[in-house]
Amino acid sequence: MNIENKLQQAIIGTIKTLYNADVDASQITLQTTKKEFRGHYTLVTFPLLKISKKNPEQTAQEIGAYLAEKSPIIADFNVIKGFLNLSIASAVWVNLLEDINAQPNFGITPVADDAPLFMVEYSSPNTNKPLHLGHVRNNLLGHSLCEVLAANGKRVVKTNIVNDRGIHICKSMLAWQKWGNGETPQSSGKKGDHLIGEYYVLFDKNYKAELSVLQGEGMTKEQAEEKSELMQEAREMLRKWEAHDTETVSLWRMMNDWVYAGFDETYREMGVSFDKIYYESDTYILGKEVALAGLEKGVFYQKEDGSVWADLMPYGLDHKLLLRSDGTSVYMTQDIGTAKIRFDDYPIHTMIYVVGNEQNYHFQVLSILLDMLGFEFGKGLVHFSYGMVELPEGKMKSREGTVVDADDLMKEMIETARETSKELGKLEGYTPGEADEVARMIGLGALKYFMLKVDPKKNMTFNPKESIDFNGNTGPFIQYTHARIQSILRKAREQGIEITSTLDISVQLSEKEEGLVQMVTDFGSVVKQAGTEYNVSLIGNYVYELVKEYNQFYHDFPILKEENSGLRNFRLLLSKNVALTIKKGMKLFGIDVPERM
RNA sequence: GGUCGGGUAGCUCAGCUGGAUAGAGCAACAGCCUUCUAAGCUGUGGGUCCUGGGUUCGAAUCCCAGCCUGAUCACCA
Repeated sequence: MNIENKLQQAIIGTIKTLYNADVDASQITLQTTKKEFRGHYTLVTFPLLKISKKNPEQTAQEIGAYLAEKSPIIADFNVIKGFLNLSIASAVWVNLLEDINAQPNFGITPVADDAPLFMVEYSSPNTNKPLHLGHVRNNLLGHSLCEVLAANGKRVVKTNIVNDRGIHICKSMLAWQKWGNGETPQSSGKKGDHLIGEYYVLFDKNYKAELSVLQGEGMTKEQAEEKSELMQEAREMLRKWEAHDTETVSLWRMMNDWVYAGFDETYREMGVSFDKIYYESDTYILGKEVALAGLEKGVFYQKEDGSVWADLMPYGLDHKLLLRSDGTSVYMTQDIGTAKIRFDDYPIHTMIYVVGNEQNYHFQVLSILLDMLGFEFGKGLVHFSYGMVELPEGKMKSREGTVVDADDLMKEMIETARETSKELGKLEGYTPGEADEVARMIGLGALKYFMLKVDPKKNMTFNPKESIDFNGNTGPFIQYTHARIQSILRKAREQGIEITSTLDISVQLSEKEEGLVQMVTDFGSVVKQAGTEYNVSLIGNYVYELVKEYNQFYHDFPILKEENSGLRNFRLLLSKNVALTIKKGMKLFGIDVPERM
């Protein structure tokens, strides 16, 4: 049982004794004590006045006095207005720490073989252009989510569905065929995904030119789009691809391989990975069967032209097309098919889609349709929806060339980190290889923290000119603090100070930070050695920042909430973070921490 | 128009399962490098928590109405 629960129980017992009334935990309003007051937890007495039939101060005074005398948990108390501030006895912290310390992984739930399996889909790029800023947010959120789930004892399958077919890739293929002169990543030295992206843009450019010529001849925009030879050729190519035309398929395969090689590089640099990759070229046909089965069962209906629809009016939504009049499937149908395949492939407990909020409606509908079709997992789908990344001047527009490329961005971040580090003289004594590594950790750490610290559901603004700060509430600040703690440890070792895992509570600490610092078991002796307020505030700040992040992450996602009702226990959380950070180098959020910087 | 988000300091954002004087960072200003790393620390100034009602002992937080803003509502993916 965590400290907060114990405290709640103690308070419930106290109320029973003092006022002979039964209350349940939900009536006990406990919060962590604000930093300007003394104490660890604060009981708000206002809700209890009806029971005590006394004024707030008296009630607080009575409960506090009783607890301090009778409960071994409480060392001290003070009352300010209706707020009862309680100080937890040091022995309680120590016990907690010893429990945690006794566990090999510091309280991170180990993943059991039969733990619930969560499949998380994220990234999901198109193969006609390189990854951009929006993907960066997606990848970092998706990857962090997986790490958080794993740290909470869930089995996780990270998955990625690659949108590798359709008219968009045909456009790139066609442009390459027409104007590429056989250019390859090898021949040009370009990254495969960037190369393909260039041809996609080239197609668009020529297509636009063609349209304006046609419109100049008096056609309307729609007529021109219909008449466009380029577009017709692209459509023809798609038809050939769907008919398994050998030449088209092999061209498609070759160009997609270039793209995948490029993506792999980007993913590696970003530090994200996948356990299972699905390709739309394999799955795009799957949903059709399921849709037809639904039609047969009478769940869906067919219009005269042969198209198949779902009536979602009973759910307060509209009618949704599932099969076109020519019998081909649409995006929604494909997603139904993909969902089915995944549940056939894995014993999935919860399926999570990390997809932007522009698809909120899509996933709402998907969930309902699956449910209508009788798949019990339909209702349990989670759309981990996140907001767009905007630039100071508004949305990214490929037409205006304002799209921020993921590779360029990471490169710039690392460069900036290197320059800043150099200016500050941080890179002295490093080999060039080590300096590269540190610059990489800091640059990417800044980027990752910047992306992750914003509430996922909100749109966020990214200012590429100002780039990302290295000061203040940033990744580098945490990395820097970590590096300094490592430095203390290093120096302690050099001086032959034994760092034991036993706790020493005689360390002189400020009231507020007592609980915090005691968590850092490994530092016990070292902190004592240094013994200054400065030191304490250093570590306190460090862990505090981490806790804020951790808390925030848990906040908005119901799947996590349910699993972590005890997460409001500030100190327990803290131990997890410290353990993760110190022992595992902050893998939780994918931010690497250098030993020195 | 329907549905779903968002609106908190000059800027970027926390806080929202109701609690104490609404917090950080950036920017501005004033201090602090012979002890452990100044990518830091300390302090000052800066608020109509979009507006108006309501519930409550208590509302940035919950409810209602309105305003602003974004997304979405395709035989696109």
